[in-house]
This record gives sequence, structure tokens and C-alpha cells, in this order.
Amino acid sequence: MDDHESVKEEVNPAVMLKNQSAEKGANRGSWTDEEDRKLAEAIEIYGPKRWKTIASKAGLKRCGKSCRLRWMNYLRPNIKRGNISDQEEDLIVRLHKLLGNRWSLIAGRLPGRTDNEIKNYWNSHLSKKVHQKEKQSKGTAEMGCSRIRKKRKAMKEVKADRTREGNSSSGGAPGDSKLSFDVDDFFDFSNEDPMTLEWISKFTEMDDG
DNA sequence: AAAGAGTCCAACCGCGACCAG
DNA sequence: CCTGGTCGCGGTTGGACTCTT
Repeated sequence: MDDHESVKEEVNPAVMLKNQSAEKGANRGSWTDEEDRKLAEAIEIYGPKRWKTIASKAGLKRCGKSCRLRWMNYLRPNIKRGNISDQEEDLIVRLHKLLGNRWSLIAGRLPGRTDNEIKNYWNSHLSKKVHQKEKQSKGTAEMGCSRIRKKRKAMKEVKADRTREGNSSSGGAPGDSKLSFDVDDFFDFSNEDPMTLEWISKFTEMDDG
């Protein structure tokens, strides 16, 4: 299974044909090595932002969105691909319990992994596993966990606050509100030692029953 | 060996948020 | 404040690959 990544590197001529036929000359479908190279070169010069500019400067017939996706999921340095370890798998399951389908947040806790990869891995492997497990342990009473509840409540309130106020503070600069709350920071466990992380384990284990 | 079913993953799509002018 | 451009996210799709019959 892991080997077919390398097989996929070769671009199927049929795919190429399809690519070229779509949307007024815009390339779609699988990326070629040539396109990858051009994109990487452009990003080296302009940095990983202004994707529309990058797309045109690189001479790629791709939209900025597509370039960004390719970079984020494939070309970015330090990307780990395939072979998700048991530890990583366990972490994904736990984080998914806490965060739901917040793939980018989950990916942020797994260095080198992309949200797309985790989402795919979840959909193809873990969701089934978890469903089976849940079926087995059905009937587990809901138990309290003050810390996670507090966190969830805080998130809810902030979200409600935001929608209520809209963009009332001109510019809406981050951090200038009374409730300077950053979801990403909120779930940033990177500075917590393993002991502190125990609350996640305990919480998720409680759910397992 | 061939056909059909199932699996996996790269890429696309639509939407909402953000931001500069 | 409004508007258009851009970005990022999550859901979905298409097709290559693998397994089963």
C-alpha cells in the first residue's frame, strides 16, 4: 500500500489530457514533476503567500488555490508521508474526540502531517475503527470533566460573541478585544509536558468507558 | 485471466473569514 | 463602512490501485 505513492508519481497521459481540456486552458488534475519544480522555484523567490501571484509568476496554468494546496500537502519541507505510527494514530483519535473535524487543528499537533492527510486517514481507517469501538462500548454514561467543559464553553462563548459583534472593532486586529482568545493557542499542547497531557488521555478514556 | 467491488488519496469545490483600499 | 480580492478550511469527488470472486 505504501508503495503506490511512488507509482502515482508517474503522470497518466489520460489524466494529462483531462487536465488540459478543463476550464479555458487551466490545468487540473494531477500535478506533473515539471509543475512541482516551477511551483517550488516560485515559492523560493516569492515565499509561500500571494498564491495567485505565484501561480502566474511560475507560469503555471493553475489557480492560486491549487498551488497552495499542492505546496501545503506535498511540496512543503519536512512533510512526512505515509506510515502513520500507532502513537500518531492514537493522538489523532484523541484529538478528534476533543476537536471534531477540525483537521487543521489536529494536523497542527502532528508535526509534518497535513490536514488533508489526516482527514483522508480518518475517513479511510479511523472512522470505521472508532465506530466499531463505539458500538462495543455503547451505554457509557456521560461523565464530567471540568477542564474540557470549561474550554468548550469558552470556545462557544467566544464564537457567539464574535457573531454577535460581527466586525465591530474596526480592522479587527487580533488581540485587541477584551477576550483575546486564540483557538490555536488554546489547543497548543506543544509546551505542555507529558504529565499535563494526561487530562486528554483521561478524558478520552472516560468516553471509551 | 478477467471483471467487479472496495480502498485510498490527491485534488477540486464551495463557503466563510480576513484584510487592504 | 463597503467591497473585492485572497486565503484557509472542511466536505466531496475522481480515478488509480488492490483485493476478491
